[in-house]
Amino acid sequence: MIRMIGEFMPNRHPNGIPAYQKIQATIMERIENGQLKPGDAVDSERELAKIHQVSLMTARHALTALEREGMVQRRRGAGTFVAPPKIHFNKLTSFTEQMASRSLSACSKVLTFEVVDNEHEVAARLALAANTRLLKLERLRLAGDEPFAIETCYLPAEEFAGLTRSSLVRGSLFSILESTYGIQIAYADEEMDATAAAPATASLLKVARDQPLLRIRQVIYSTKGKAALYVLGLYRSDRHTLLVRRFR
Amino acid sequence: MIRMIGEFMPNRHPNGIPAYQKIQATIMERIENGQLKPGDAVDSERELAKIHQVSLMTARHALTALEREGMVQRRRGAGTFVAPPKIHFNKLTSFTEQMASRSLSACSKVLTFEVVDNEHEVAARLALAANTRLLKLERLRLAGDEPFAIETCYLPAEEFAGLTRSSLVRGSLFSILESTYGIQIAYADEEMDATAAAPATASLLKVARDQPLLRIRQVIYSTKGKAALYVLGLYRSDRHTLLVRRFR
DNA sequence: AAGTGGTCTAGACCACGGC
DNA sequence: CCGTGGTCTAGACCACTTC
Repeated sequence: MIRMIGEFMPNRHPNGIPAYQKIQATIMERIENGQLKPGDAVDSERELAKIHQVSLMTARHALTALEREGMVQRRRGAGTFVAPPKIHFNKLTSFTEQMASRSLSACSKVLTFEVVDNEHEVAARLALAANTRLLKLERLRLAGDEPFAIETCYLPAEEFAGLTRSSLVRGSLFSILESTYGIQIAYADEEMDATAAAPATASLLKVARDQPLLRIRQVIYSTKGKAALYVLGLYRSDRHTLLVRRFR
Repeated sequence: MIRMIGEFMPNRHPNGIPAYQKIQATIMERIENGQLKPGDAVDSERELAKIHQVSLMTARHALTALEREGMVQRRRGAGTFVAPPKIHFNKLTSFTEQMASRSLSACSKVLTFEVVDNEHEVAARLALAANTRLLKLERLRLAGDEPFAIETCYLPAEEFAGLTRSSLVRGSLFSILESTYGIQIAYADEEMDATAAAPATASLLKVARDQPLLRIRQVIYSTKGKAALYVLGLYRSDRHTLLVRRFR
């Protein structure tokens, strides 16, 4: 074929945003500002190709990528339609974020803030040497003055030197990790079961002794694939249910 | 362009398996039988195109699809490599399958097998009219003679007429749904919390009264997006923890 | 420099859905 | 029937990694 690129093609964007991403963006925008509602038909491949002056394959790429992201559904012979709003199942959110999404005021009381070196099991879960010094951070979580959960976090003490007790009362631990320490959280492996409230726990959570609590043990990983922290959570079962979607 | 298709192209398979899926299959095969191990390089796009006599875009389609399925990882400039074996987190498995994977003998005792029409909440969860007749199936789950869980399933009675009590003692409900009723299960939305064992429950599970149990309520959906059944499970917390991976 | 994946073209035919 | 998405071609250039 004759070389013809770069001489008169107005639609090339080397070093720029790929065309298919621009197309995605225009569709996303119309979904987000309400011009397109769930169930509405999106421009077809052929329409998009004409509008954006790209080939069919490029328009197609935009739509298949949007489908993979769950924004639209494609039906052969029918068209491409805006998908129902994503329910954020299996989304790892911090306590602060969860409360915010329910428009409740989140607040925390720091119960423990100390360095320990004898939590061998936790160290093992974080893939660290058994006697690694760990910052142990125990917090009572409150939603609108009502105790809700006790969360105990363990972080490698050395890595997070400079973390102060006071910064944790209001700020989300996740946001501190991300902003101050440049750690992007990727996912958490969690283990869930039920346990009875020990006397001290019961009193903090203001529930009866031996009341069933949801216990969640999390190993939280950074985007670099490194175990960043371990969290043991005890949740009042009358105030908290965990939603999960599992696939076959 | 001149019409040229169907006259001399040897590689067209109308009504057949698409070429990109055949390419996927050949790669999958080599991964599954051990010829390719995690980290090994897969044939490049250009190699695949030559080998299978397809265009680059088609070979590319095969690889991107495999990447989306998590079978391979692609690195620009470097190549395409076999991904580490998938850990099946968040996988919806039946009790029977779970036991098999731990090489324990699963067995069930049917406690209840009846049609009810006053479970309005359950009907609502299945998106059915409040007084829809539902088959209520309550089973004690045993792992090697040890009680493990109580699971109560609700299915639309009309749709599953012909389901017999005896077929459930050994057979997996999932496999019966898939083989006899042609229902492919897709995913389940689950709600988890902790609850105390009621006297009857405690006695069935052979635990102390008020012992904490993990309670899981599932709405299980078919591949057609229809709510197929509702399951209430009570699990002995000392014998069962649920593993979940959540993403940020 | 050679090879790889990422983007893109300007078309084609097929299978399916709804009118 | 017509429009839609699904598959596919035979190339192209770009950005990146590895040597």
